[in-house]
Amino acid sequence: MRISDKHSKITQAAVKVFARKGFFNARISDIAKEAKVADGTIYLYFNNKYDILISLFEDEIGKIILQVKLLLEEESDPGKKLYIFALHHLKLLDKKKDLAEVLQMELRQSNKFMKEYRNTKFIEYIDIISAIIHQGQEENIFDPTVAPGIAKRAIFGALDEMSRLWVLDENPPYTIEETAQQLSNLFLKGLTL
Amino acid sequence: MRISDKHSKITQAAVKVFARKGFFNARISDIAKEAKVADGTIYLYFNNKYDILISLFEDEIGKIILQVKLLLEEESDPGKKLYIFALHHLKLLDKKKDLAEVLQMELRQSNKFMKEYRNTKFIEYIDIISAIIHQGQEENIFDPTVAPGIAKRAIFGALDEMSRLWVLDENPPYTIEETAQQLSNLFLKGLTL
DNA sequence: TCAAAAAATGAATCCCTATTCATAATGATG
DNA sequence: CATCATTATGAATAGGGATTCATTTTTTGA
Repeated sequence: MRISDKHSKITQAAVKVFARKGFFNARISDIAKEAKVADGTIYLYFNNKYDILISLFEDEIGKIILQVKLLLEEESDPGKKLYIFALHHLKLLDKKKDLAEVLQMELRQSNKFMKEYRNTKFIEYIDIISAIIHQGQEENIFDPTVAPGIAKRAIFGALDEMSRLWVLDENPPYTIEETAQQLSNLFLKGLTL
Repeated sequence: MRISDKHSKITQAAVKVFARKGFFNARISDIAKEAKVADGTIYLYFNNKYDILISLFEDEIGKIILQVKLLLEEESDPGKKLYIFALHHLKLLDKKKDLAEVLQMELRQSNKFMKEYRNTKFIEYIDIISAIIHQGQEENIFDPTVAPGIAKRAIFGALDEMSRLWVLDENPPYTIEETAQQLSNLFLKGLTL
């Protein structure tokens, strides 16, 4: 087994366990068992428990960024880009519920922690939104008085809050498509000149 | 000292300690020291550590709900109500940074936990938003095709994400008023017919 | 003023688990 | 096949901290 295989085997196990029990209640031995390795083996690939969390966060967000940027390249209209972004975000986290739970946790887990560790991957992700807004403003489609730095957070916050529905509720009252449609309409009307 | 005084003394201490260290890293002895009581005393008022968290959450959200409902009574225009809600939310959490950190944490801390404990106070809070939207739709001011159940979460998510700025950043790039203005404009345009 | 009840104390208990490390297994090389 | 290097193992360590409870302090009311 290649080294990277074991690394990702542990990461995937950690996603499941963190989602099931939360970061603090997850035991290293739980992750080890889930990954079918010995407890000690984990420390050959990660420095400590926190390191697993950060590492998985960066890896997974990194993958998501690549995917969505690729998707957005196909489209030029900023309004449609916004819809694509929203739909992709919701779809992805619906498909990967475990990951969704962990990302939501990680983002808030400990603000102390977030302060120190400059979360560049996360910033890169939400900056995709502000780039779209900026583009729309350049092209005189979007209202130039809207602050992209506020709107990007508003949009991300809205998506994130909605995706909690799918994480927490067995039978969410809305479909993914309906939600993406509603949200992007709402923000599009809000952004348009 | 009346019983309720000691209860709230412990609650207030817990807010500070949870904000400083996070729930899991906070020790009961830290809270006891902050509240100037013995460790054991805490167990005369709360069943366990979790109970402190839930209890403080309900108490504080309860107070906020009362405040904001009172404020909203003065105003009849749903658009202005939305602005008042946003401004109040941001102002309050800016003034009480510790509380803001704890509420943000609590909301996500453990999704498992959130699933079991039906968080009625939180639901009551965001339902203030959907009531405003509903009113606007009844009065033919807001677009009837907007789903209040989605919009309420979008608006709350946006506010919550923005308030993280003040919690995490020493020098936030926007003022409270500017942010409330931008957010309510954004959503107002999105909601209006 | 003085029991009796209520409230508070904090040291001791008891459990939990992240991390380490001596040992074992596996793989590579000539 | 023999040797060295790499990788994996999991029992033992080591420390932390939530909760309990026997004891002390404070309050109540007769």
